[in-house]
Amino acid sequence: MAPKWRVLADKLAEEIRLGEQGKYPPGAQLPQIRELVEDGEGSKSTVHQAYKALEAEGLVTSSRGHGTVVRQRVPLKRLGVARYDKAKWRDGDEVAFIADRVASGRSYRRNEQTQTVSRIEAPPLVAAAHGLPDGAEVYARARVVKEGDQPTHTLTSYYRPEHVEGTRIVDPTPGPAGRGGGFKVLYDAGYEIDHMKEQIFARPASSDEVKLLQLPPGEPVVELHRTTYTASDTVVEFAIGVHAASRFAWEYDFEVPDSAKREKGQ
Amino acid sequence: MAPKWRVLADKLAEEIRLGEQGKYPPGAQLPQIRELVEDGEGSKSTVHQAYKALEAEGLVTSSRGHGTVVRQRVPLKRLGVARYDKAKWRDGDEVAFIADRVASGRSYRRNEQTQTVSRIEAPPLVAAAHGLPDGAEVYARARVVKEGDQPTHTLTSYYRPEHVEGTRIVDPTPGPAGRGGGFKVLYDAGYEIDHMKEQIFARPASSDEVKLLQLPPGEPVVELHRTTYTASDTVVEFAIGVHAASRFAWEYDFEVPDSAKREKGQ
DNA sequence: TAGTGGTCTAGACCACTTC
DNA sequence: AAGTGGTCTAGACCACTAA
Repeated sequence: MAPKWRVLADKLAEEIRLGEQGKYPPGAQLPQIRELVEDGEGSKSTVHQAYKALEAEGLVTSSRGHGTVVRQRVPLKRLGVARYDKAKWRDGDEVAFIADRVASGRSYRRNEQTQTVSRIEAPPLVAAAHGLPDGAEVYARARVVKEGDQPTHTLTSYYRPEHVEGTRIVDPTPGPAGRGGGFKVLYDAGYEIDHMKEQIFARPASSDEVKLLQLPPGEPVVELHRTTYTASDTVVEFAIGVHAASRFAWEYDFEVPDSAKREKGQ
Repeated sequence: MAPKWRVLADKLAEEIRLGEQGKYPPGAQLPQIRELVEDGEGSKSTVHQAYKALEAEGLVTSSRGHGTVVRQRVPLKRLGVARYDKAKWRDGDEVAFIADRVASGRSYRRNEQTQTVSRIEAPPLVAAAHGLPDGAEVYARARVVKEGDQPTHTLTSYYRPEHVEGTRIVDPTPGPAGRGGGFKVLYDAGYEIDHMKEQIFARPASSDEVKLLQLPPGEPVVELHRTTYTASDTVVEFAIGVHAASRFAWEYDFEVPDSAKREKGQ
């Protein structure tokens, strides 16, 4: 026998998932807690627990004074490898992430990215990615990227000092590292990026991340580890991104490998 | 002022995150709820709420009779595109996912995959991927993949009837579609797969998925949409996977695109 | 049988929003 | 001031595990 709050939550969830045809389309208000208490669905705590479950499943958001409302399904922003197109940042002056936003028809505003740069001892993961010994120092360039007032993700890039010392990439001025962004700076310094590895996984958000990214309770995050190489396989950037899961999808095209044929790498 | 349960949860979370050096290394038991009640951390419900928060953040698991225990961090299984290597399923008789498991040193057992095949009206997403009109019929081949007793993910493949009618891929016998798996069957039928598109995003698990995949409360899922093409860009398979987030990471290597040079596609 | 977490109640009170 | 969800308490009772 499922608990009472589960039964109630499932009943409401089913109606919510019907969408526009259902009793609770996106934007609709769920009954107030005290209402369902009077309907005999249980005590206030029990109904509250059901509402918390729906919130954790990403179906509703609750707020004091407003009530409990069915969440709108916003389309996921698709991130393809085209966002790294050299033509954008090498020949023009666009930063990769901004070019991406322009392409998707959203308005561009300045200061949607805050940045702090510091020289630190490399965390183990970072040292490993760069092939550095434990305790080596790196530059960390941490950004919080916002869309309007809403933070969407953090992105922290780690560089080896000998690659970036003296460039404007380590100038702690806010903003997207000047014209062209970080890849342009590396390019001008003689390190042209050539290929990348991206690793992706999801996990629950920590309470710090819930605060920083203003996540709805229960929303997971996607962590992205990006390693960027020159043509000679030198790692010039290792970056860690933490993304609000409900806002992004990643897209990759590739050929089916065939190790019997030794024509191409992969 | 943060609520009392948040303060308590953060205090415990901090000690858990210290890992082996902390008060609660992986596998350790947290104090019992009634103990913390006596220590003045609040009423039973309050302490319970803090424990639920830690569970939702993926730090602990609670069970009746056992207590509340710090979760072990299992290494993520890395999924690279090499798992689709033609040599494995075309020349040998391995199924992609099994070859992958052998490579990572885990034992292979039969019947780790249950399968149901049915002919259904294509859901909108599936119809779109195959370029079919609304209401067209497709074969759906749904599997639940387990590792030992633990389900790890579901994978549902959708095929166009004219591609698979009469093949053993639509034979509703349990097991991985016979020697070589689904791609081998398509290959034998004259549809050699050539390239793929994968789309990935994360979301909270539904209550059905929590049951089916035996997920710890609060654990998100990663949804994978895979479209498989022949060399002539015919879609021969569209598949949707739902994965327990804590078990997998995806890995992609690619070249930085350059739309100024028109040498290669991507 | 004893010990664990989980559910549920009834009610007081708090925090935030709207009027 | 009125109305919303959120927190907290005290206590009863349930469900599962282990000895």
